Amino acid sequence: MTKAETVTIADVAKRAGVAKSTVSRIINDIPGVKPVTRNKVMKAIEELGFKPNLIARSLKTNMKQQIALAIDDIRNPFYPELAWAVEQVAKEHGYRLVLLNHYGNASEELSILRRMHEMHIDGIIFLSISYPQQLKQYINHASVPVCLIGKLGDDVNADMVYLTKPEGSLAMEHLVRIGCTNIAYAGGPKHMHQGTRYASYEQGLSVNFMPFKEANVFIGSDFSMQTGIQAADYLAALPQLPDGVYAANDLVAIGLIQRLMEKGIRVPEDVAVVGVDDISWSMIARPRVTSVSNLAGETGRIAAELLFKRIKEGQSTSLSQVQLEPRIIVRESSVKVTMA
Amino acid sequence: MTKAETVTIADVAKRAGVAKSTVSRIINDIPGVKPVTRNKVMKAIEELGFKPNLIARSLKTNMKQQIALAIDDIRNPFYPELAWAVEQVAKEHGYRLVLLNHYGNASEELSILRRMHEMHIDGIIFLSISYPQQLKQYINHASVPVCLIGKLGDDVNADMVYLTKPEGSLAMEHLVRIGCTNIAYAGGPKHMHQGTRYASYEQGLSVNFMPFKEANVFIGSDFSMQTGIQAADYLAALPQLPDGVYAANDLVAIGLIQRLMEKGIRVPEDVAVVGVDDISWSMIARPRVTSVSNLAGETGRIAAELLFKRIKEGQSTSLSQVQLEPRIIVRESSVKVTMA
DNA sequence: ATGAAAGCGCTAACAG
DNA sequence: CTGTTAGCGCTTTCAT
Repeated sequence: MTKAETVTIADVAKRAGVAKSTVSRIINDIPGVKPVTRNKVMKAIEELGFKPNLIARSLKTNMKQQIALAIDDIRNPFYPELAWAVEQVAKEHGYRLVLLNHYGNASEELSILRRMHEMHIDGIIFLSISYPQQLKQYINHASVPVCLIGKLGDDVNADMVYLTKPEGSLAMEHLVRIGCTNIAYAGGPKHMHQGTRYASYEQGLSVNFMPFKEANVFIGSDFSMQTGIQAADYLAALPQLPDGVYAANDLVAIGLIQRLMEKGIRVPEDVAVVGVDDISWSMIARPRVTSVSNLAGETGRIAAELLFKRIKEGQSTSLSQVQLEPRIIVRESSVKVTMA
Repeated sequence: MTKAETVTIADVAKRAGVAKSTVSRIINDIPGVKPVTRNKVMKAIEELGFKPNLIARSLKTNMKQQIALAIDDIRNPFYPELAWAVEQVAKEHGYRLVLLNHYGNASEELSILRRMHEMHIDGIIFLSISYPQQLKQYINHASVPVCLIGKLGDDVNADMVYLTKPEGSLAMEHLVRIGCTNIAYAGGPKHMHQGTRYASYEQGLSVNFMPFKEANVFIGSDFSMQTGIQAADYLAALPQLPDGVYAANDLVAIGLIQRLMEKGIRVPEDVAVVGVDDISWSMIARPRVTSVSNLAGETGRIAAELLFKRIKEGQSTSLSQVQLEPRIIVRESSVKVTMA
């Protein structure tokens, strides 16, 4: 790293024998500069090794060329795909991506929203896990446009992209269709994921006139493989083993399946298992895991595009809500035959 | 998003009946301000809803409170752990993380280094895949401190963190120790990963007085599962099936194993397989994959700490090179018995 | 087509 | 302890 003696547009101007404003025009490709002056200046820029200071420019233009993506934890295998898609779109717009992990922690989530103004960003894509009370209010007071991933009512000043229906409803539907009659649930705290992962369970049962049994519900402390393992231990010890399990996500499903099999319980023969997220692991694990895809890459791409539209157009255009259709990918963990 | 009418420290100063500098002192927690004035100012800040403009501050202080992490592709399962660790350390220092994907593409890599100055960053953690010719030169001319992940000679003006020895050497060592005598290689282009992944193969053979056979080498177009699958097809068609495969990374190993088993070839009984990276998938796949860990989280944490040290101390302290000891995690893909 | 000058919002000497 | 005064490096009227 060479401590470049910060050459400014003033230095360039002097060297080229022109005014600062002329240099500015040239580095910003503003038309109406005589070729001969342009050449003089270009030469000076070259000789001095001038690099525009974008901070100074930002101060003037109030554009920061950065957006942020706030998620709970990039290590959750669902996010790299999302983050990648967002970075792609950002790059196309000449923007950079700031990555923020909030751990699904309510106070961290709000803290990000509260401190947004100090983040050098022109907009933010926000994915909430804990959906704190004050979320709407904070978003409505945000200093830059917000694009939400996930649904949050119509009285929020943010574009949104979310799924047409809870992923869980597809999972339950599938389990019923393949003939399960005693379906269990395994996941993290009920209120997480805005409560929808769990809610789909109760709803799925009632829609199909199946009785709800408290014993068939396992609630772990998070949505990790570890929770799946604990769920397997719990469910296996039940007087009556369920014949299907709706796992709140694929990590839980994978842990669950693994432990069930260690215990000699066959998947899907004895118990069919369906997860949510369709992370790549699901097709690597054995048996491959049936899962509901929430379209991570697609979601990221669309969210980023909505955000840039908003950044460009400001409040002038009305808010968008883009809905994506979740899909179930049927694999070995829920059917007897082997599938691709 | 409320279009706050940008209230500045001048507004606050006027409202509180003090000078701008006093306001500045207060928002920067500079001691030596009478409590009563502080209160007046705090009140004004509150009433006006003043938020400091960090861009303006940056222009003055030349500190941007951001670092960047440049990697090839966040979707490679090795990186989320790394990125997460880096973001943790950054957050501890009150910094944000800019994520840059360069796709292991030489020109993209150089482009990042060249355009660093416009990224609002105080430093960058750089991981090269393609190691272009001009890399050193670009790094030495960088406008902010660079911390390299991976080794790149002593004449580079950058702190570095890298492994004490190529991961591949451990992989080869292990295969030999468990009795393999006809070892194959499967990976992406030889020159990638600075050529070390492949080099370890030839070296491992020669160290153990094993003949090199061109036929035992499969070079795919990248380091994906797809390459592993192609490698399996290729190796299975060989007149003599190898009894061990050193895969350049876990994705290749997983694809390879999966396809071998589809073909009725048993792993590890017929062919033992070892991968590199120890991504979490390796313990989820069946059989679980033996892998050499390159300590992603540890690497990220240390790189970030070196970078912050450098940002704080400038050129004053000498360059550091931290070496980490890779470890092999033996799992089912290379031993007959089941292991945890 | 180019120059002069006035800031963007903040920090940091230097006075007082 | 607080106020005054210069800028940081750039963009952008407004003149010329």
